Amino acid sequence: MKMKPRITHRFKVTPKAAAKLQEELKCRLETGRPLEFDEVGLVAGADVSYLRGDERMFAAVSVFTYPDMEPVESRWGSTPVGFPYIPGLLAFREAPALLSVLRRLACEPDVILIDGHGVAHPRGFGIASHIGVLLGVPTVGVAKSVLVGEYVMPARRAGSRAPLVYNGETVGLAVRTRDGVKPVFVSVGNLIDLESAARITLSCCGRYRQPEPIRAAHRLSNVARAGRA
DNA sequence: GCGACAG
DNA sequence: ATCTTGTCGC
Repeated sequence: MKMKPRITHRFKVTPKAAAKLQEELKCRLETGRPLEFDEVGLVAGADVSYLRGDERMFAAVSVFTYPDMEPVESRWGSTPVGFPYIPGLLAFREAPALLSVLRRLACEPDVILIDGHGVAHPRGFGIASHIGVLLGVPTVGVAKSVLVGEYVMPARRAGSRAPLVYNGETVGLAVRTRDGVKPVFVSVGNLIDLESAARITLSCCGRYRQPEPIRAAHRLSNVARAGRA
């Protein structure tokens, strides 16, 4: 039984309509749910890469066993770019490609780590939340930079965190995944709580800043692009 | 109007 | 995201 979107909608819409869709879909969000780590056996990572003058984007997903982090499945695919990059509307650009690849997965990840934000978003509905709602699967947003909110630099040691606050609310955490590296910004996507999101992210990190599943997906999307398939 | 702004 | 050489640090 593969993952199928339980909710579908058009992605080729006006920016105005896109923002409205986010406001509507936000009602289906289920945050604050502790992740049952004992039942997590598969963790996936997802990312997208582009080719300058090409109309296509290359999405990739890599799945690892948890907590052993052994690779079990990878998938990638190219999709025509159908929406421009607009801060706050990233999902309308990349989600179509990611969903296309995710549904071709033979296995069903228990949680998906996505390159981008979850609720740490202007309307509380970033790409990680969007994909999490459409698929009904726990998701976590792991971004390399801030979209909204403020934070104080966390301690230098791996594992240190500092709240990312937006409109007086803690919408995410600046997490130091390795000693001395720049922090990544973790936020809830869907069907998970912030503490679990931070824990799963940290426990998936090897010797690099980004959690292993996302790194693998990032590399795979780059390989796919290089092959221009 | 000005600056900020995931990938 | 992508375009790019050298360069600082472990």
